[in-house]
This record gives sequence, C-alpha cells and structure tokens, in this order.
Amino acid sequence: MKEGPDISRIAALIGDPARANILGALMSGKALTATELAAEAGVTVQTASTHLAKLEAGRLIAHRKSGRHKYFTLAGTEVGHALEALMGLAAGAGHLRTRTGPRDLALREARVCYNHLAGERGIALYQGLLARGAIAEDGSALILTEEGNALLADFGVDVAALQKGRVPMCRPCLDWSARRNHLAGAVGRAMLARMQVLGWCKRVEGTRVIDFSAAGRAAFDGRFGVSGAAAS
Amino acid sequence: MKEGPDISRIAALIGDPARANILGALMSGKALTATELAAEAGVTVQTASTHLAKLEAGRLIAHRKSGRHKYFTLAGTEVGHALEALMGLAAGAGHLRTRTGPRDLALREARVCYNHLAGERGIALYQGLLARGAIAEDGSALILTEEGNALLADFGVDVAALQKGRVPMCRPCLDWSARRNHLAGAVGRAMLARMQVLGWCKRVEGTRVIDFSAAGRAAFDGRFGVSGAAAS
DNA sequence: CCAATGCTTCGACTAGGGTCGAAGTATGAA
DNA sequence: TTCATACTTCGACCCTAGTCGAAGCATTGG
Repeated sequence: MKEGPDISRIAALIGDPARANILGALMSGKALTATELAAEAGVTVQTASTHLAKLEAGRLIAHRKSGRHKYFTLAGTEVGHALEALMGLAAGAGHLRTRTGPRDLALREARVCYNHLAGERGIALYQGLLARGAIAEDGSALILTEEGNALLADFGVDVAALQKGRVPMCRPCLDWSARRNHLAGAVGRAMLARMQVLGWCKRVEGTRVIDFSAAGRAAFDGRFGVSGAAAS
Repeated sequence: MKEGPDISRIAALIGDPARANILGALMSGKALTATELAAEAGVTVQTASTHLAKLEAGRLIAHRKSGRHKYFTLAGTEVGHALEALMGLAAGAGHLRTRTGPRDLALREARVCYNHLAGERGIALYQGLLARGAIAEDGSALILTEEGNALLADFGVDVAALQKGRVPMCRPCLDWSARRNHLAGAVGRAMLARMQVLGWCKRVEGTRVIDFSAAGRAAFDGRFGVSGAAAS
C-alpha cells in the first residue's frame, strides 16, 4: 500500500506555524540563535527550543555551537528547495513565474535581509565586489581582501571598528528569490548603512523595501556595478 | 514579520498521514475516486471525504465529476514537484517505508514523472547526456549545449518547436528513490515521447511504469548509455 | 566562587483536529 | 417508483501536540 518515503512526517514538521516561521527565517541563509528564532516565530524560548529539537531530529536544520550561543541553519539546499516549492503552492495557483505585484517588484529589486542589502541590488553588489577582487570566496566562507579594505575605506566605512565586533566580517547569504548570494556580515551591514547616509537609498517605513533614488542608482552602478550589467 | 505566503497551512495539509497517502496515491497521475482513495489511505469514506474537501480547499487537488463518481487528481505539476521535494527530504532523513514488491521494482527501473522519464533509466539518460556534453549543469540550472541540439535533431526531436513553449527546455528533477537527478523540462518530455514512437518502450496502462522492450533497452544503451555502465 | 546569560527539560493545561457511526443527499439502475 | 451506490454532513469522542511557567544545566565573565 504505502510506497516511498514517509512524507507526512516531514510535512507535519513544517506544518506548524511556529516551525514554519523558524524555517522561513532561516531561508535567508543566515545562522540564527534559538532566542532570535523564538522572537521570529512569536513564541517563548522554551517552545522554540522544543521546536528546534524536532526540526533537527527531522534533519531539516542543523546547528553549530559557538560559546553559549547555538546557531541554527537549514540542513542543506534540498531543504531550501522544498520550502520554496511549498511557497510556490501557498502563493496560489500561479504559474512558475511568481505573480509580481508592485510591492513584490520593489521587494525583488532591493530589500533588507536583517540588516544588509538583498534582492537584485544585493546580488549586484556581491558580484561587483567579487569582480573587483574586494571579496573572495573560500569554500563556503568569504574573506575581505586588501583591495576590499581599501575600497571600504574609500567608501567611508570604518573597517577597524567593524573588526572589533563578534560578527564575522563577510558572510555569503543565499537569496531565496534568486538563489544567488549576496553580502551579509558586518561589512554588509555597514555598507547598507553607509548607502543610506549618503542618501543613495532609504528604507520604506514598516516594510523591508529599500527605495533607491535615481542618483543613488547611478552612484551605485558607477561604484559597484559590474560591466554595465547592473540590475534595472 | 511574516513575509511570503503561508507555508505552514499547506504543509499542515500534507502533514496528516491519511492525506499524505492520498496525495501519494495521486502522484501516479491517475484519477481516483473518493472510495479508492479512502482504501489507499486506510480510513473510512467519511474521513476521506473530509480530507479531500480540505485538500481541494487548499488547491492541492482538483476533481471532475462523472456520473456518481468523483475523480480526483493533483491540482497541477507544481504540487507534484513539491511532493517530490518533500520525498527527497524524507528519504534523506531515513523515514523510509521500504516496501519493495515486484511492482516497486518496475517502478524503480523506469517510470514517468509527469511526462518525462524517471527511475534508473531516467538517471542513466541524464548521466549519458552529461557525459556526452549534450547538457551542462550551471548552478541549479541546466542548459542545452550545441552538441545537445545536434544530438536531439539526430534523435528525431524538433528542437525549434520545443523552444516556442513557455516550459524551460531542460530542468533537473530530483528522483526520490535514488536521490539523483533526471531530466525534466520540454526536452525530457520530448525524448520520452520519441522513445515511445520508436517503440523502445511503452507506458503500462493505469500505472507510472514504463516498460522497455529488449530491443529498446539495447538501443537506449547504445545511444545514451554511459560507458557500458547502463542500468540493468 | 557567584552572577548573568542562553538554552533545555519537566509538568500541566488546553485547543484543535482526526476519527467513525449514523443520518442525509445525489445519481444511476431495475 | 424503488433500490443500490457514491459521496457528504452532523455529532460526539478521543488524543495528540503546542504552549508556557518553573526549575535545571551549561557557558562566560567577574
């Protein structure tokens, strides 16, 4: 009668709202602590703890310990793909192309991912920095090169101050809407902050949308754009 | 806080064992009645009826009436893909319900996945095309090379006609039984159709099984087999 | 050593939902 | 019409599983 893997167990795991929120938060690719995830899911830490244990037992997430913090991530790319597939279903009977409302379009172009830039612009920034040799991929890690240091200083970012924090300088962050990396970590955060200070863009209140001015777009493309192939 | 569609609702729908069994049964692509699905899920018809109503409200399944029968099918290919993705996760997590009867063996060797070839043969085809440079993996995408174009033309597939459709030409599709890719997309569909026209294989009525003839096997291995290491 | 922080376990409460018997509706056949 | 089949709705039962308060570990810092 029953053939194939037990799909219901895994689906039931995702089927709880709190757990779904946790997984959704982790789809940013960023590693988050139990306390952060509890806030994201809207439950207490005790509850989140039990959920995290179940998700881990179901091999949907993994963790690594760092001091007294426990950082959780999705267990692998297949998990992300499955979640995306479910998102596609939940979005409605839409075709493969996600129906893009006006708000979605803005979200896709530029948005904050916790504190750094994501979306098309975020990807463009990442590619631009890579092309300029400012950052370099080292396995799954990301390192800031000498050129990157100089570029940041020229951009007006106090690199030395960033290095004092416990947050890693550079971290790749997977974008679920495009499945490509953008730049997270202390540098990612500082660069977004700097762009806002320079008036290139500003965050639309109450949303995740980052609104770029025309001048901001031009300045961005000039400084970080990769061979004129910048996002629209 | 909450971004994106409500994934938990859909997942909870799939998360019930009875409903998961129903969906699993419908993955054959065959249309089944409420009574048949009740038997498949191991519940009474009343229970199945409520489940079917919920699945339909969640747009996971659809029905058409024929006399006093109500035939249910999956609502679309996206549903099937999401289920396959979940199966991949469940298989990886070790929640296997291995029940390999003779029917399952045939299913494992060659079956349809919606409209293209899956199972051992499907994987062999994918590997063979890769080895011949007909397709190339580009991140999570799959591209048809010049060699691939030539190979398809030689095989008797009208490539130009395929390119007119909105469906992507090549798409990797993860096989839950082996956790390896096989070829989906317009090309995948066209190749299976062509094989049936050539008499290499035919679909067994009412099931997902693809039955290869001895001559078909030989022809398949000769044209697409990878260094004699073809599936049995 | 103690205090603070981050996370886990225990226990009890509760709600939501799956389940089936029984009765109700619709369709087709005799 | 009358009966049979296919499916749905209602009502009631039961039980899993999510939730949080409180207490228990574990790690870090002083």
